[in-house]
Amino acid sequence: MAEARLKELGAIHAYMDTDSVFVPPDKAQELAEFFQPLNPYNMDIPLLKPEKKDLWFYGIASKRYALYYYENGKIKFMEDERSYKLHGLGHLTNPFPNSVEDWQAEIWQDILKLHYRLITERDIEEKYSNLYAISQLTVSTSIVLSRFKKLNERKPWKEQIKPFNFFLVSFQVIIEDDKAVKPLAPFTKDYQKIVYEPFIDYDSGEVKEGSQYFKPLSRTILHYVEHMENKFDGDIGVLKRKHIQAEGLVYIGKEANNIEDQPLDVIGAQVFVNEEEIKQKILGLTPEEARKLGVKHRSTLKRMKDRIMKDGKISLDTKEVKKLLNRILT
DNA sequence: GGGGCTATCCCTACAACGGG
DNA sequence: CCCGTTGTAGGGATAGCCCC
Repeated sequence: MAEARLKELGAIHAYMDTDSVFVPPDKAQELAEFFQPLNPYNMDIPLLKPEKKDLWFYGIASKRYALYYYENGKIKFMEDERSYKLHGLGHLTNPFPNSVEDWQAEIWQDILKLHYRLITERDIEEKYSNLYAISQLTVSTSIVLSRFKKLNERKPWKEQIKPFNFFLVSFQVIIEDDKAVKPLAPFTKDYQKIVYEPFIDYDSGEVKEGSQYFKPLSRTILHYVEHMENKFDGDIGVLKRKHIQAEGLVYIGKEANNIEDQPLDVIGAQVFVNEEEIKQKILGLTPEEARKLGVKHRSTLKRMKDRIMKDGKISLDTKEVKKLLNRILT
């Protein structure tokens, strides 16, 4: 609504969140008034109110932006509130231990300096190439724990990596034997130190060593700056909304698949299937209906029903059951 | 620890039969 | 004729075992 209203007023917004929108200062009051009739209280409490003033906005992509002051070639951030987001880099550990307190501000400073050509990509290279992108994770599942089997071997219990311990990972840069080498290391407060010590390869479990296996922070930062927005069309300037065309439906119920693996495996879209409802639907099918859905033989349906009745479970992985799944639920 | 073999289980296809 | 039931055969997946 705010977006549409701004359009009517002949303006555009820079970005928005669930409860805020960044608009040209001279349109702020007018927009706030537009929403005021929606006030549910019996007192006149403003729903929206102008907050930050006369700031610059620099946006790379969704959730990657900074609000800042720019005066006389100097970049400054607000003092009381953090107005920059390192979304997508927030998982990184502080690359400057004991020296730079607010390292995220430091990186944003450099990103903006690069924009104003106060520094060059080469300067970024120099400043960050001997620092590495390192994340801190937790041994949250048995699968993660098993990665450390080799490292734990023959070590006293005290020195082993145990469930719910932290550990450190870097990002793959080198491919060996068709597999990307992903360094894993035990936790230490001096994060950058792991670069110069032996580590375990995430996939092979082999112990390796060498800084060439670690992703330099300079690369991460330059890559970060070039990250394209993918929810909007366009490259630079005011981007256009994309249109969505639904090509299909996926049934979402209340029961999740592979709950135990989810902390590790959240790359694909998560599909939830309500097993109980599927069972009920299959039990309610007549052979005639099942045949239309692709199950040729009555006996096949009968067997499915028998298994549901007898064992109370159903295997969602079989060919015939899948046929039914695809069609019953959409 | 990996590869190959085998027993076993699960699933589906097909046939036959009986009841409504 | 439709539907449910039962028996049999065979394919595919998997676990367990052996060997190297």
